[in-house]
Amino acid sequence: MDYFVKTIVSLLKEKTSLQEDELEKLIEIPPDLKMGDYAFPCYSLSKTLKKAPNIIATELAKTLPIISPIVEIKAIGPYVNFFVNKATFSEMVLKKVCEERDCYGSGNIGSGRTVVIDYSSPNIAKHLAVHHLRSALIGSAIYNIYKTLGYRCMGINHLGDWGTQFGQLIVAYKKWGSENAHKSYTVTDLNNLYVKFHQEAEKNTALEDEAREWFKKLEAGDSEAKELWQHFKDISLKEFQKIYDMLGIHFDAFIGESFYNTMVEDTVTRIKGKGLTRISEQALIVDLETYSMPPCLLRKKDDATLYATRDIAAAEYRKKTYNFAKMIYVVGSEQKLHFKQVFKVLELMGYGWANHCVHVDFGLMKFKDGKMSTRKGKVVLLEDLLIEAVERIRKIIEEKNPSLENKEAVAKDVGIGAVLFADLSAKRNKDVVFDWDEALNFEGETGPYVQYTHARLCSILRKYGRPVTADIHFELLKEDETIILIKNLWRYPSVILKAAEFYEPSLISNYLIDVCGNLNRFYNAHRVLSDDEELTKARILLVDVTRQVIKNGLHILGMRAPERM
RNA sequence: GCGCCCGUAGCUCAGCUGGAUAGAGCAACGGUUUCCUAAACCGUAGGUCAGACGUUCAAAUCGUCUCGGGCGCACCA
Repeated sequence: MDYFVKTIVSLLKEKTSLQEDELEKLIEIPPDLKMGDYAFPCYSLSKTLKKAPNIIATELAKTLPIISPIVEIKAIGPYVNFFVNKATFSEMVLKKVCEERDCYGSGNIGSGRTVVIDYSSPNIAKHLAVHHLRSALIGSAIYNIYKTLGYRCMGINHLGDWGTQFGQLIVAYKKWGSENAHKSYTVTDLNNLYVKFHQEAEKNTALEDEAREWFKKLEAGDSEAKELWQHFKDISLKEFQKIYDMLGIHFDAFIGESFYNTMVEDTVTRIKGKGLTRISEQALIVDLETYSMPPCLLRKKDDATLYATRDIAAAEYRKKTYNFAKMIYVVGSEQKLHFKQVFKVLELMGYGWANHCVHVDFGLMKFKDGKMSTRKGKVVLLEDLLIEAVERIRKIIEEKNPSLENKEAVAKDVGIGAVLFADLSAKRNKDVVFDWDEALNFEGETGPYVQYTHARLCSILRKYGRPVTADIHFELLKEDETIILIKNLWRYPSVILKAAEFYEPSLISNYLIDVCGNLNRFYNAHRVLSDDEELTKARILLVDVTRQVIKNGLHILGMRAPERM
């Protein structure tokens, strides 16, 4: 618990009938600095005491003793407001950040516990498009958040690398692709083959049979089929990796659906063994009507297994392999029902850990006039968006800071960061309508704003050119703009915790915008470097500490923090 | 039809485990640079928090219903 809150709670405990934990929950931060640093609302006491909250507040304010670090207690309406010693407060905050540096905001609540996070998980032989961005970025940010809190994280890319479409691709490749055997194939080529297959299949239905035939061969382990499939997979992974590298996204394992192929039989047997299944319309299902859900299909009438079956097998495998304390699926909200069903089946199988599985869903990305669709080719390729973002930033650098060194690297950090920050800014719940201008708007509450603020702070520190010390006169940090900033820096660790609790990276992006606003207001109102040596030392410490918090926040979102831009 | 999500300023969104006067950014208009990066900052204007009823000392926040938009609901993933 916060040292200041702790003191206030201990005071209140003496004069009220409430318990420590109740009091702690009630303590608030007043909306205005002038009202005080902490506040205790008296509404809940008015019931038991049968007095108006205003009167209780007045009485409490009179009777509570003033002990350090509290300097004043004042009733305002129904609130008892506490003022703490600003110098003590600043000293505590700034020294803490100064000591912890890159670790400020970290914790150990997760030590010894593993979290499995399933994110990105694209389909092989198709391009990564902008609507694939969200899963990757949200998942990656959650990975960083949990890691910061001391969890061991396993980031898994659950590739869509199995299914009849690979039979189709093999047929297309053999018919129209293999003559260029020496050509190095790209995902675009594979996509074209896939499209061509569908065009031709309309005229010639025999192609579909051929494709099914090849998929069967693939399932049976036919060496030619397997070799081609592996080839397609390699091509795709190479291209995916290029984009993951651009975005700075890391996975601990690429384990596609095909991997669980051999385990699915045992999984189905186990589910059957628990007496959970029955045959309905020739399909093998788990009836979930008691839980007001449609049935979970395990096997189609042609005996093939489904997505859900493989997900159940994968969950069993992951539990066995990683013994996770929590497993997080970062998948779009259109699959909510699917995961509810899968988790329910796991629960019915008797797995206590079923409720350690969470589906972190997010809103869809679509165009103004409708959905994005790989099948119809109605997509914006992720790579194009990233390249365009970097290109535009390059122009802005040319205009605003033409003498900058490393222009190329900075343009990359800022351009890609902008796309990333934009996607992580809104609560993940919300649908996103894709618009080029909006995606590439760099003004206001954006990634570049945060990075620019960081770069300015670095610039001041460079100009100062001496080591920063925490041995300063903390009472010099006294203006409103300064205090508001320091208060916000103090909040950072609790923001990380909340972001973890709600699986919500946007809490961090919003927090950074807030801190940067505080900083820029401070920056515009007060000079850091001046003839007053003591004041300069004090403000430079604040600058350095703010720089540190912004950097930590950017890193957790997966962004770079350039020192010049 | 049933289920889930969303609806806050012209636009994009914070605020939602109830609490002090509903906040930002963009767009509009006006201002700030002999001074640490003006990718910044300040000011003006802009609101029936979709609507109704209810719970409560107190509702943008909780509940019920209505309207509007999105998604899902058996052999795709």
